[in-house]
Amino acid sequence: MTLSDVAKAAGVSLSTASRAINGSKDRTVNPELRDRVLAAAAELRYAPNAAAQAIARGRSTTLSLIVHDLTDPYFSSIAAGVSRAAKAAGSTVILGIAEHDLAQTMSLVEAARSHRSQGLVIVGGLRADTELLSALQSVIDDYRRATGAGVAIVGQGVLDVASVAPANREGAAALARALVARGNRTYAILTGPSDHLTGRDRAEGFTEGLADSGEIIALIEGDFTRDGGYAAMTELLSEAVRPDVVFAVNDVMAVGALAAARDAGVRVPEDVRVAGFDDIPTLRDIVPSLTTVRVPLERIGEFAVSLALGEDITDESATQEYEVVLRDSTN
Amino acid sequence: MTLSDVAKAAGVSLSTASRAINGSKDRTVNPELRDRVLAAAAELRYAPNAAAQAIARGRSTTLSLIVHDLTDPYFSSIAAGVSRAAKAAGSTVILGIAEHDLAQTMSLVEAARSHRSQGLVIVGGLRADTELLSALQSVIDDYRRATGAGVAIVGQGVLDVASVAPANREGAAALARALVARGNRTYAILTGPSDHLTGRDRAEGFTEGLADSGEIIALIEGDFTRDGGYAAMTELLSEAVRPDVVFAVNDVMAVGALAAARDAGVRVPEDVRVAGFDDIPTLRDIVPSLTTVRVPLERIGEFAVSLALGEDITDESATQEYEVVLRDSTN
DNA sequence: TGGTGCTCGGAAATCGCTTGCCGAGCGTAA
DNA sequence: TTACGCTCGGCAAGCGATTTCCGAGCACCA
Repeated sequence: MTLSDVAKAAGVSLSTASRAINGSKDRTVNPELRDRVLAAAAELRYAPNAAAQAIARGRSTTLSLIVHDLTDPYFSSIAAGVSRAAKAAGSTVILGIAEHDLAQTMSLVEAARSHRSQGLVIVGGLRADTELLSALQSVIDDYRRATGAGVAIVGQGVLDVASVAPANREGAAALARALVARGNRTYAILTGPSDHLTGRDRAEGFTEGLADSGEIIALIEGDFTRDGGYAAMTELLSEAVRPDVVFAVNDVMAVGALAAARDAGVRVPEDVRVAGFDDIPTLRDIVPSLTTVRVPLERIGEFAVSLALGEDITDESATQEYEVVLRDSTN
Repeated sequence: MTLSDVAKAAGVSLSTASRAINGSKDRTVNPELRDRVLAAAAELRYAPNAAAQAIARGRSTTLSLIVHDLTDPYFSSIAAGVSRAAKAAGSTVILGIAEHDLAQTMSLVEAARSHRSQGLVIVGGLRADTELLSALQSVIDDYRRATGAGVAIVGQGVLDVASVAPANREGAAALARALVARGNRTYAILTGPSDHLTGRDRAEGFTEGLADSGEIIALIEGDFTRDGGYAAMTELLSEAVRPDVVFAVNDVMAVGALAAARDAGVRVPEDVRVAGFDDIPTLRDIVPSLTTVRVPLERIGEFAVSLALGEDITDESATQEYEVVLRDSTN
């Protein structure tokens, strides 16, 4: 079923059929003809060929989204927001999974370029390694040059690219202050790999928030995953001193830390308190319920889309909002 | 940067450039020329226009994936598998979120048709409503006819479409038997909306598994979500009799049930035991740890792709495997 | 040396659609 | 009645690739 079949069936020319169907601006088509075309199209169950349209119009209607791991609720929350905003903007989402691998990320950016996506959203996981980063930067520049489209990164703004991040520093600082106010003095931070920027920001924000009302007695790196949190917590617990509070830089790690504590026979919050970051809904029913910082991840995703698509009126409040949620794990 | 720019730069014709780049079969191109073309392409950072290729070749290289809710770990697990398999098959994933809405599902199928996707995977959430279902069926048939491509549904096979589902009945039955063997006699089932087929299958399988060694004293419907589980459990606990075990047809609902019990001051597993289904990794650290049935959701997603893509050698073991995992919540 | 059969570049058709341009037809005003 | 200006179909030229087909050039054999 091509458009020309429809035109034939309606007894009009190709151009008229095209104009009738996508109601071309600054051109009107006779209502009677239009209806005939529409009827024929419906009759034949015509669906326009998206690729042909893209090529004829000179631009596609896709938005490329790159995330590292869809099973991680952090990514899937943001992806959900991206997807919703894309739908609202009338774009189709092309999804790529990068598996925390910069090479894959780069090849997905190339794919986005091949598809001439109208926008590109890359979610998180940027490492500080300069050399690799500049390779990514150049691939992104190629993408921009080829498509003229926008790029948004959810995470830190290390690249020369619009970036949108939750209020990592501020949220972590506020969390620290709240913890200090509750009388906690000594702290440990379970952070991600040292070059992981989001983790770094949160750790630094937390440190700032403590100011000199609290002392950081340990900083342990681990994978940004549940198991990473478990391992880091296990390591921490094997040491002589035990902090009042353990701050894991995200909820998934905090859950791992909780499990490690449990397995080690250390009670939370009695023996040690634990806090996370993100307030992932799926983790709401963890026991003890997790003290954390709520950030609007889905809205961050939506904002990233509006950035990538270069929309004008953009509400960037999502990048500022955060809420410290004190729950049982730090009681 | 078009291919003809590359051809010009390399001093060859368009056809030669094309052949050099995608190494056309049954045609060889002079190595020297080929290298010149490749060099020019690299130099100019040429990226083929996917839309143009799709139209010229007469087929796209995309696979459309429709899920209902990316923030639900059930869907994101499957989506992760789909995405991985698509990558392996060299396809690009087009992602659509249907929000449990049949109308949106249908329009996403139309979109897949517009993109002439090589395959279509629809994940779950099929309701038994005949009328709507047949509308979906007809849209799917249109898709098939237009693309000649395959469709796979993850869930029940109510439509005339290849379907792939985890071992819902078998797994639930095995769970029931394991629970019976531990001496539990009375049961309640928290299921999804009555027309939700996966929930129904699991409930029925569970019932079969009990045979006459156990008695179902309540069957409560709720949303297929955490809150649905919470509400259903609350309702159950308000009744006079209390079952030995509550089986929620998925983990997310089971977590809600756990929370409801906790809020009602009912201890698990002392006062009542709770079991779920899926064994979602993110929920592994719930306390009390959840008895459930592990099904290989990611591999189910992969299998769905091979079905949709019409691959020959397909390992369908993922649809048979299950493992009853007894944990603290039914101790 | 002439004929035959390859190999392999390049010209051109094609995919399905959009859109610039031309011109037919009609209404209106002088 | 003539001229002018609109409105609105349709022809045809792209968009950026792939692929068919043609023919030039060369090797090989008789």
